[in-house]
Amino acid sequence: MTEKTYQHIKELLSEAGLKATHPRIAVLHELMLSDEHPSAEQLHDRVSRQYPSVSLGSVYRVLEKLVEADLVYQVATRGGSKRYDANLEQHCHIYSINTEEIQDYYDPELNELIKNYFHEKQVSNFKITDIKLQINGEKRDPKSKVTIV
Amino acid sequence: MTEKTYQHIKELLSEAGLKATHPRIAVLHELMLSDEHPSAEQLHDRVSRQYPSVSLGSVYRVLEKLVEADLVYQVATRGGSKRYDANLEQHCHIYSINTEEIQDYYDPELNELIKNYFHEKQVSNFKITDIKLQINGEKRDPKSKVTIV
DNA sequence: CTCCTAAATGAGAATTATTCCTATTTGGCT
DNA sequence: AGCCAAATAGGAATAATTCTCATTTAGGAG
Repeated sequence: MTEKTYQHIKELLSEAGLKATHPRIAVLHELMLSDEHPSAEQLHDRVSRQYPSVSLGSVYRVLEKLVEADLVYQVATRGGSKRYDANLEQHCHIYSINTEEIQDYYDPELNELIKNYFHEKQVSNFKITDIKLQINGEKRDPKSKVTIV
Repeated sequence: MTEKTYQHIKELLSEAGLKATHPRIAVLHELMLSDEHPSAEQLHDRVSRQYPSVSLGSVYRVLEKLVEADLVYQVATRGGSKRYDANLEQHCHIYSINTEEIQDYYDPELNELIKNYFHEKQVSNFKITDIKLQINGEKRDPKSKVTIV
């Protein structure tokens, strides 16, 4: 991790009122590097390479805090383990049931469409944090990416 | 359960190529009665009242089979336990993070909008089974329903 | 209607995912 | 440099789900 990245992550944590500890910096960094929405265990594996002393329990606790602080998004899945996403831009998920992969799908036009649609709506007794479109299905060739054009 | 309902559920199972066993009939029936997207354990509690011999393990197995046969939908959640839905009509979910409640939201206009949008799109290497919009947030008064108009 | 067999079940052990506990350590402030 | 509330490591405990295997059952064949 470059000095610049390191400082940036420290700032993100401080701004959120969280102590910039090694486990937190390392977990957030790994999550920012990844686009595959890893689980706590996967993150622990990766973090352990650089910081072998970080425990799995801490990774769980760190993730909980990061989600609470809105620095990290917790992805909705159909079971298995919890999955996380450090990309907070509005985007969709392509959820491949057979491979458990969750691929991002960016579509500004679609975002606009949904945003406008709900702009007209009155939602009572509920504070919307986000609206997420999930495209569910099965990946045909597990080795290749899914593309939408 | 009326005789008619019973026969109907038996037919659904047969048509899907599944033996119409008591655990299966009971679980599917309970799920059809419910609109709160229960977990396996909740379903087991309910089924147990009528059929005390049905084991929790069987409820898990039955649900797996029903999902496989597309008689039941498995809802995406942010952890906790797996949740199920016997309503296969296209609809959205309002997911209340604080109460773990998942409320249905029917909106034919929105369904059309999304359907049309993706009709134009080319999706490669993927077989879409469904596209689900999830409205995430926090319920203000946990005792009342959320409404969207 | 009874028999047969593959499939499904019940009961409980085993596994996986996550949270909790407590003594120790550490980041951020003075 | 020293303090202290907050965070951590390590491991125990709990929750959710799957697995194992002996027994039962649904539904087709005779």
